[in-house]
Amino acid sequence: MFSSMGGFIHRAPCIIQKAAGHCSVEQVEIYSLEYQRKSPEELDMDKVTAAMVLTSLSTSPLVRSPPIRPNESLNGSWKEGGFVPSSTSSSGYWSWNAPSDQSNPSTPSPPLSADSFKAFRTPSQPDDGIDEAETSNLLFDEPIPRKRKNSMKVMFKCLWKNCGKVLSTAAGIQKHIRTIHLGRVGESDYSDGEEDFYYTEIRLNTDSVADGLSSLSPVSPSLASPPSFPTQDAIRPETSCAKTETKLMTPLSRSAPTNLYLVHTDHAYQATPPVNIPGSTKFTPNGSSFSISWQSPPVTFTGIPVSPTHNRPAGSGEQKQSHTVLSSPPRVAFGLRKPRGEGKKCRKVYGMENRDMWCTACRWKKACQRFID
DNA sequence: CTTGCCGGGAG
DNA sequence: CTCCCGGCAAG
Repeated sequence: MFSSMGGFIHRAPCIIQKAAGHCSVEQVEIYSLEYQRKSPEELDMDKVTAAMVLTSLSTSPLVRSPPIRPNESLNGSWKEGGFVPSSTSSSGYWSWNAPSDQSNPSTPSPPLSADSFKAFRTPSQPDDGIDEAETSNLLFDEPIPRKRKNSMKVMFKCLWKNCGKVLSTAAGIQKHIRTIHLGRVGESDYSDGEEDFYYTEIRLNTDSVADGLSSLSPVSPSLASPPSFPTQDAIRPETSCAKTETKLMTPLSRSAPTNLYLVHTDHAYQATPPVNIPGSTKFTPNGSSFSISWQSPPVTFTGIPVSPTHNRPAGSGEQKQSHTVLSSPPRVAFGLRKPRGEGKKCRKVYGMENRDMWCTACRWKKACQRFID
């Protein structure tokens, strides 16, 4: 299985680079993730499907997703198989695995919608259990149609700069891109999937791609105790891309909503590794550390490829790093919460009806200042 | 259930 | 900063 995938997996980082500026890293990652699951026969179809979804997403206006702006979403941090919504739906709990090349996730990306996530499955492919589907539904808090009917006409538009050619078939547009833009005349049948990123799907009917995004909701990178996260340096695109299905559950996994840590920054951010949870065990079950980082200039995401570069200048993009995010998990668990006071409190003394006689702290539901223990 | 109060939002 | 409140945890 993996041997047949190997080729793609190894190429994945290249594609990511090539598609930079056009397609978000995580999309590509997911894209590649999906590859691992498919049998070789399905790959071609899925490749096209996935690419269409990716491009659709990238060109669509972002319909409501206030909490996370494109460049706020977790960017470029998951590697194939890393993005695993667990079945503990209530917690919005994610597992990750080794990100690949984090050094330059310079592309802002639209948040992943549940729809898009699901879209990577072939429509005919039955959900292998409610887990994932239900999870994403719950996670994204929106009733998501299980399937999208395709009664509409679909065209494919080349996104190459100054091109804009529109064809009616994906194969056609791929061939167009391959031959015209990628200059692969001789190897016309060979496709590594790169061209998929340079065209977009156009629906000529009511149902627009926007509806796919309409379900965009706080896909909060709810870092509910992310199990492991290789350091930026620790992960080189080495060969061990495999075995990613390990759902790492830390002892910290809890399902309380207080465990949703929304990473929220305006710019680049970097969450640095030694995430020490006060009063709890280290965060890194397998020894690796946790780190997210990205830097992304405020690029408007138009979906127009900014003249795809095949060789990304190494180390391009200054490593902006602002504040360390990753809020710490609840410390309550270990008695850091002040033990409740024993003495009488304003509330008790004066009662609810005399609330105005309470000390301000009590009125504000803070620790009483009048009857301190 | 009630109570104390933390964490965080609004202004 | 003040003021308020949701919600958690202890009792």
